Amino acid sequence: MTATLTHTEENYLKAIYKANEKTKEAVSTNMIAQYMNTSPASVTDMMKKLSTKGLIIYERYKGSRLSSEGSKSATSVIRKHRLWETFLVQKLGFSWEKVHDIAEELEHIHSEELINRLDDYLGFPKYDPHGDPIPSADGKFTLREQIIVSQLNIGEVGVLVGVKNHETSFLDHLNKCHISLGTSIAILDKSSFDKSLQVHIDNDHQILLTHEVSKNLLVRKS
Amino acid sequence: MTATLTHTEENYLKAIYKANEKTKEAVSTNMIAQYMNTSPASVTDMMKKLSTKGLIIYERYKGSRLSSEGSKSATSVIRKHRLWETFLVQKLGFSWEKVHDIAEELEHIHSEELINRLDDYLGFPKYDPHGDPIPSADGKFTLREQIIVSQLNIGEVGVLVGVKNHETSFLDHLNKCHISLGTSIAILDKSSFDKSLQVHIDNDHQILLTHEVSKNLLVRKS
DNA sequence: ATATATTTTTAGATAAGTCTAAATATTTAT
DNA sequence: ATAAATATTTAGACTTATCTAAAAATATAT
Ligand SMILES: [Mn+2]
Ligand SMILES: [Mn+2]
Ligand SMILES: [Mn+2]
Ligand SMILES: [Mn+2]
Repeated sequence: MTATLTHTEENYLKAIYKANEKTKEAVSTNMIAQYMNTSPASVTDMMKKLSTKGLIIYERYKGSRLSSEGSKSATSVIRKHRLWETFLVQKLGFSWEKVHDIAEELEHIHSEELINRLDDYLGFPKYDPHGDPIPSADGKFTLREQIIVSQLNIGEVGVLVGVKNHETSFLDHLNKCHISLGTSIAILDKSSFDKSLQVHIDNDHQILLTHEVSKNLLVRKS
Repeated sequence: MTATLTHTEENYLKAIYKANEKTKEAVSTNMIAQYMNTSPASVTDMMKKLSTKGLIIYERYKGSRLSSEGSKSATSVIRKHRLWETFLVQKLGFSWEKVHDIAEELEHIHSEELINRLDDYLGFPKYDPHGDPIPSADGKFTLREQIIVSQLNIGEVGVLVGVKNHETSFLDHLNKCHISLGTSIAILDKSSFDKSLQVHIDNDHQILLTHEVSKNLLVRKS
């Protein structure tokens, strides 16, 4: 059991896991194709393969769900991804916008002993540099109270605990705004027209957050 | 230029590099097949491909040599392998017999920034956990005076600085003999019949080293 | 120098992962 | 309830890396 999977199989399982986090239902072929940046035809091929291997439950025209075996594999890949990102930032001094792409490669290194030693070396971190929870060796996530920053009311203050987008361009934009994990964001005004937010950053400077930006900011109300 | 190579291409280049270290001549198809654990037919296919890409100089029936471009790539992979091994031992506490296989995967992570930061993090080590020299970012190796332990005469003493075999089984054997890098080995007797060596380890205990073992031990005369 | 042995290449297949275009099923809108 | 739109699957092809078996070239030994 737990035969070694290819990078590609692992990436598909991760895609199904992430897509399912949102929809909570069986994930459509098209949605997986979008996540994987491939054609729907390729997805169908792979769904048959993963289904045969017992990693997903797949029904023609009905979509796919992870089996418990598949879920375990997906969680393990996510654990590796997030631990490596944490290593890159905390030990090697990378900035948070640089680490995702490298971790996309590192997450496929198979040794479990390696990742468990890394976890130990990092002090068993609960969250990665983007605020995403890191599953423990037995697959448990540490959840946390968090809301999208736009759910705060005028006058309320939140502390940034996570971002929902890992793209370099997005994180670079936050860097320019002097926003990082731990930054306090106070709501000064909310536009009902374009959903933009006027905010006070770290009691230091005022800026306007477009909806495009604010919908990716997760805060803890403070 | 320096297009990204596949894991397989990198492994072939490394094999040619290592084979050439011994023979110093163009490397035969069969020799590469042995190193790579594949069929000679597969090697021929790959030689054509690497030749087309300008990474090797290949002549039908005459063997292959690395081009300067190919040599650069091979050296870069070796650098990654040895730095990762050093990380695994020095930071994560792995024993030297466990790290080779994991490094075989890690050596294919492509980011140059990653490996240069890792090098810095490790303090720019010159040798890996098996005593092999680690090429610097510009591809230079730090060489050292070393001989095979059997070249010592009776009464002479050497300090182990490297091993020529990275297999877990071999290193495990050394562990059992309490031999590791830095261990002193004094020659008590040499058998001309089976080339075995009677030695004194760390002025502590006496053992017999078979030729199979001693031919893989590199020492600095002391 | 000729036969034999060895090495290397070619030919033809296979498996994984991908694609486009065509066929089919499902969903949505009238 | 039908037609139109959308989603999904199938068919057929391509690429990479591998294999075995057969053919060709080179090296070795008599
Ligand atoms: Mn990431
Ligand atoms: Mn992350
Ligand atoms: Mn090694
Ligand atoms: Mn080594």
